[in-house]
Parts: sequence; structure tokens; C-alpha cells
Amino acid sequence: MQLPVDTAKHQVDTVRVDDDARQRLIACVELLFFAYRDFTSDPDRLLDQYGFGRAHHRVLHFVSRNPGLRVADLLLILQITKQSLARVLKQLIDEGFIAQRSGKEDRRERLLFVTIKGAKLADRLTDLQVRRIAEALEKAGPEADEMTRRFLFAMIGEKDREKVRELIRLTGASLPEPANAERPIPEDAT
Amino acid sequence: MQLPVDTAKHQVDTVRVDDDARQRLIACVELLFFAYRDFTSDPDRLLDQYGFGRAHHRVLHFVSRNPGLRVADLLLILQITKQSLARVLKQLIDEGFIAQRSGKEDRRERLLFVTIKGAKLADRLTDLQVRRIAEALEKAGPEADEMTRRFLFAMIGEKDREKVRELIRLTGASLPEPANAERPIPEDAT
DNA sequence: AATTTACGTCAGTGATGTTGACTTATTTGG
DNA sequence: CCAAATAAGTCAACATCACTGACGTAAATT
Repeated sequence: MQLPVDTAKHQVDTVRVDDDARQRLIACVELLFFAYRDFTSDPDRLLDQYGFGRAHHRVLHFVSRNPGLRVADLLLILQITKQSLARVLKQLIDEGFIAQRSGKEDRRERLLFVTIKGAKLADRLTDLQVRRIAEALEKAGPEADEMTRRFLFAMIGEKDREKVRELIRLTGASLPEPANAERPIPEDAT
Repeated sequence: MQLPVDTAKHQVDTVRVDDDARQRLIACVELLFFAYRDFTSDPDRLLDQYGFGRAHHRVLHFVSRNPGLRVADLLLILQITKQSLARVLKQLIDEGFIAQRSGKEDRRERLLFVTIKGAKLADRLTDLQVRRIAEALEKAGPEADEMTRRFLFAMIGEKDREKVRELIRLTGASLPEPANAERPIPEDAT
């Protein structure tokens, strides 16, 4: 590529002390961009073969991991609008990757489940991502596993952290300070 | 949210040994999604005020960090098409955030630079992201800094790693095995 | 019985990406 | 020196994924 060198025109004689620290943090910013770019590239290729996009992937993934998820939950997780979700969800249902059932207690709710077909695709997609992460953790060193989870968790907006902690349901030392050790396990489940 | 519990219908009696490991890896997959979602949310809010999107941010960032970047370089970095870049780049130029100059040696090249205005916005955006990362690293622990960079770097597709290493120009122990200690520093620079 | 809730849907819009083809200016190589 | 390759810009058409706002329907709640 032959990139030119940054001659640091801006912030010339500001605090030199944390200048180095800032450079390392900016490296993190850029690394996160590249890491995510490539993290999504493997699934994207597979999804293309089904005529699906990243939006389909996210829906399929979270429904697969959380059978009986409600539409409202999905909206909270993905932080998109009902209309955005509707399109991809409809496709996934129409093509037999996701099935829905009315809730027993509240029949307004549509509980979402993956079909066998959907589970297969979800697993293939997850395998691709798990493989890349496993390799990266191995390359990063023995303690990268835990450290990375702690870092990524801390990157989440404070308001959503508890929700995410419940969602990914990782117990033990894997995440910092569970704040509330009680984990009321609902018994309905599928 | 009251999410139902995964009853693990799939891969029932396969290897139980790394089942736990797989769960932790899947947690990483999901954490990366949430982390990136929130990582981009701060800049997005600021960009909105300028009528810009994420695409503008990426262009502005890399031009700001690499003055004199060529269009072709940008295409390699962002991995988008010329047409996608053209739209946002044109806007950034028209609105005075980025300036271009023909290359001295090769006058076909259009070298890109941020203007003062562009540098200010780029710095504000970077500050937002740096702040979130700094906080997350602090919460994750003392060695998260280095570990996280190693992990993120290893997440990058093997073919692009060297390019990225040059681009983010982090030396020393910050990244694993530089492979080639020689770093020929081009002297043209701006 | 009225309100709220969960979900679906219609219509319109915008940001960002894609492909393919073509032009212009400039450098390079036989 | 002229042909080919290269860097960049441009046009047209299109897909995906997000948005807003409004409205409908069924079921639960008050």
C-alpha cells in the first residue's frame, strides 16, 4: 500500500505524557473496526447462498440461542424498529427457518423457535464465528479468553449490561461482578 | 425481559468435554455483537448532527490518521467499492472536511487530507471511541490493554494482518511477532 | 367497557452497499 | 513513440437494511 506517515499536525504540544497511551487506544479503535469487519465476513458469505443478509443472521442466531423468544425481546436485543425486524422475520418464517407459536399464558405473544432447518443454518453460522474467535484467542495467549469477555462486556452501554448478562447467561468468573447472584430460572422453556 | 432458557435441543450427546468451551466462545460471539453495536453508537449520534453516517466517519478517520492517503488505499482499507466511497467522499470534500491534492510523483493520484474543520470533527469522534475503550480496558483489568489488542489483531483475516499492522503502526510488544522487524519508513510524507 | 399491550402492516424515505460500463488523465513499457 | 496499464471519476440501476408515522387487530388488564 505504501502509506504515508502521519506527521502529527494536530495537537502538537499538548500533554506528551498520555500521547503514547492515546496512540495505543486509537490502535484499539482501528483494530476493533477491522476485527468486526472480518468477524462478519465468514457468515456473510454463507448467508449470501441463502439470499440472506446480516439482519437475518442476527434474528436466526438469537432465536436459535433463546427458543421461545418473543418479538418484543428481539426488538430490545437488536435495537431496531418493528418494521425493520418484520421484513427479515417474515422471510425466515416463510422459508421455514423459524416457526412461531402463540404463548400459552398470553396468547397475544408470538413465541419464536428455529426449525430443524433453521437450527442447522444457525449452527453452521455460529461454527464459523466460534472458529475464528477460538483461533484468535489461542493466538492472543492463555488468558485472552476471560480477559476478552471482560473487555467486550465492559464495552456495552451501562444500561444494557445486565440485560446482556442474562441473555448470554455466562456464570462464574467469566464476567465481572454479577451484581446480583440470584438467577431466577424460568421453568416454561420450550 | 424474562427470557426462556435454552434447553439445548441440538448436539445433545456429542462431546461434552468442550461443550462448556463452546458456550464461552458463543458468549464471545454475542458480546462482540453488543460491544460493536455500542461502540458505534456514540459517534453515530455526533455524526447525525452533521448529516453524516458511519461511512463518512470511516473515511474521515482514516484520512485524518493517514494524511496523504490515496483513494485506492481507502478502498483497500474499507473494502467497499469505488462507487460507495465516491458518494461519501464527495460530500466530505464539498462540505470542506477533506481536501485533495495531486501527487507530486504521480499526478494521477489524488492525495487526501483533512482540513482543520475535518481534523476537529475527526478528533471529537475519536475521543468518544477512545473514552469508551479506555473505560472498558480499565474495568477489564490491568493487562486487558495488551491482551485486547492481540486478540483483535488475531481476529483479522490472515491476508490483511500485515497491511493493518502497517496502517495502525504500533510498535513494540503491542502486537505479536512483527514477522519482519524491518519497518522501512517512507520519507515522502505529506 | 375502556385502555393497554403485543404484534402486524402500509406507505414513504434515506443511508449504504452492490455491479457493470464508460471517460479522462497520466504513467509505463515494448 | 505509441499502446497498454493504472488512478480516479462518473452514470445508471438496484438491493439491503435501517428509519418515521400511522393504523389495525386481537388479547389482556383495569
